[in-house]
Amino acid sequence: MDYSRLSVSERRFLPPAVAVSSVAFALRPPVGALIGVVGADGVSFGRGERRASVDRLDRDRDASEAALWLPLVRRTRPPFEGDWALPGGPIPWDETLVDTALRTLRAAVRRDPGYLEQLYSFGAIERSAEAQRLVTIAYWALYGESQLDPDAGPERDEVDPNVAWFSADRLPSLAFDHTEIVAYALGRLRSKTEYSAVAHRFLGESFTLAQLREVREAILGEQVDPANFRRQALAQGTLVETGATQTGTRHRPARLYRFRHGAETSRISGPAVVPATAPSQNRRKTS
Amino acid sequence: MDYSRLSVSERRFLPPAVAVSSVAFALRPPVGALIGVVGADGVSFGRGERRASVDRLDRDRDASEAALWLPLVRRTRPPFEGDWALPGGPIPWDETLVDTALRTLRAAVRRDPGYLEQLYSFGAIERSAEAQRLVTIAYWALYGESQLDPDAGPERDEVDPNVAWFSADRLPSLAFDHTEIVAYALGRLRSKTEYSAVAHRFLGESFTLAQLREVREAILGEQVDPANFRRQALAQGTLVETGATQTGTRHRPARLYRFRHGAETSRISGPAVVPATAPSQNRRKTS
DNA sequence: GCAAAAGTGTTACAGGTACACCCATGC
DNA sequence: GCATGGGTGTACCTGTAACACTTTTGC
Repeated sequence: MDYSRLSVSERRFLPPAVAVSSVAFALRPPVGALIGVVGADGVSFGRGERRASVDRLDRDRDASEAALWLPLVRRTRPPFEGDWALPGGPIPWDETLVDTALRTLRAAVRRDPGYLEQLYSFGAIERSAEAQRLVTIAYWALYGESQLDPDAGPERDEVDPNVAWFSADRLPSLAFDHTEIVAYALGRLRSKTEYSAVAHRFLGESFTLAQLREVREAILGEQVDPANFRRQALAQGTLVETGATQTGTRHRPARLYRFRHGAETSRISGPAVVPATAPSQNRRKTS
Repeated sequence: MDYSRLSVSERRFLPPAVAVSSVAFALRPPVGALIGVVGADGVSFGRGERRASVDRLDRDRDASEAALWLPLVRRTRPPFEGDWALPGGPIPWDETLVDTALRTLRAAVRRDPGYLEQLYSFGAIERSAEAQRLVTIAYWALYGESQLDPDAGPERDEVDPNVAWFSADRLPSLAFDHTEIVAYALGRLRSKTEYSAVAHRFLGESFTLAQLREVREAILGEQVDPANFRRQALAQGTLVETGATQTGTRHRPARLYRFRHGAETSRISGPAVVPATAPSQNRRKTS
């Protein structure tokens, strides 16, 4: 069963192989990570700087600057050798889909994500022209401050030159149909922040309502009224006041909140979690 | 690459195989099709009768009777030989995921579905204990009156004894984790009727608003106010009056509507169709 | 005429948006 | 004090639920 013995033309007719690829979003690259900048003459690189905290977000960027980042891996073998691709890999016979996603993300980012959910399965036949047919099961993930915290990651290790973080709206050309997958994941992230509570997963354990609102604004790309956001967020019943307040600001200190434990079971969203019958409309009285 | 030469223990360690399975809903079994009834001592069978039209729905059933039906296929080989399973099969190297779903559905139902959309990918490692690891990409489909019309299907052929239609809430025990897949598909169908227009796909080319409302009630399992439903349905702008009216009723004839052409591109929903940024809330004025 | 369902009108209520306004802190 | 953002109050608007009411057919 050694596929490598086969010629290209033989591999062409094999049953499809299954792989997992993940789109992992974060509001900033991890400290010390390689940062890819797409220019006119290819990709140049920098290093992720240390930042004080998330509340510097709004001051660090103007409206045009990117707010979402994601890690890519440079391919070291055909097809698409040398191109950037989403973290991922083939599924071993004894590993769950989720476990494959987590393992490959861990290999690229050196950390576990704060959230993981299946996105879609892509299986167009023209995916790779000469090689074996490939079916890709895409996942999307979030890395929050808790996960990106320098203390959490083993930052002392030397940096893998084949892993870099890119701004989500300035990506290089990607291997396979990964560009399409990223676009779909972005849409899902935006749509999910509309009706579900995911924004807090970008933040640390405790946060102010202004920070939560800024995350939402960054994802949706539009301004949100602070007063109304406050009421709506608190009305959900998923936030708990910690009692502590923010310090070091040059204005009235904001209260710190945390997400209610148990309001969400796990960091991994499975198929059982249907978008919820939620509001539903126009039900007739049970007369 | 002949898998059948391998022993069971060898197959156990192969890379996962990919298959497609589909949950296909209809409001009634096709005329002449085999109908499976789950009793205390196994499954007994009947035959689908000819019915006048969909507007008999409400009179044919009381509240407790099932409203949704789906086709199952009896497995003729291990694993789970003899058990009922969702229509589907492995993915050939040169076929799209959607095409595999359509082909296997066509083989079981003898018709093309009126709607098809990817559901979820299931890949738990304990799926089949002794055989090769299996990753299942699940689809869900709808068969409407237009598709179930006896003139549309080749009903003169002898009936396949290994295909039968079952009431969605009285299913036999299914092969693999197909019970879980059906439950998930049901949830998706309900959730999708809440925010999207899918109910009309159960009906023919033209239909009354009462029929559309009855489909919605059948799916959601609750009464809907006719007056408000009328206004909301028409306000969507997706319905067009045909000019014709219903005849043969013993009350005021209802106007017939059809779905606006172009309001939806295709019967196949791909990944590009994101649930839409839709309502979105609390956007601040661009001051 | 009577029954039954189609179709219209109208009111009450809930939730969201916009925005005025007060509060607490740093400088 | 003044600037700045945190936090509260409130009027307005929109969409929905509820239900009374009129219309049009079959019998």
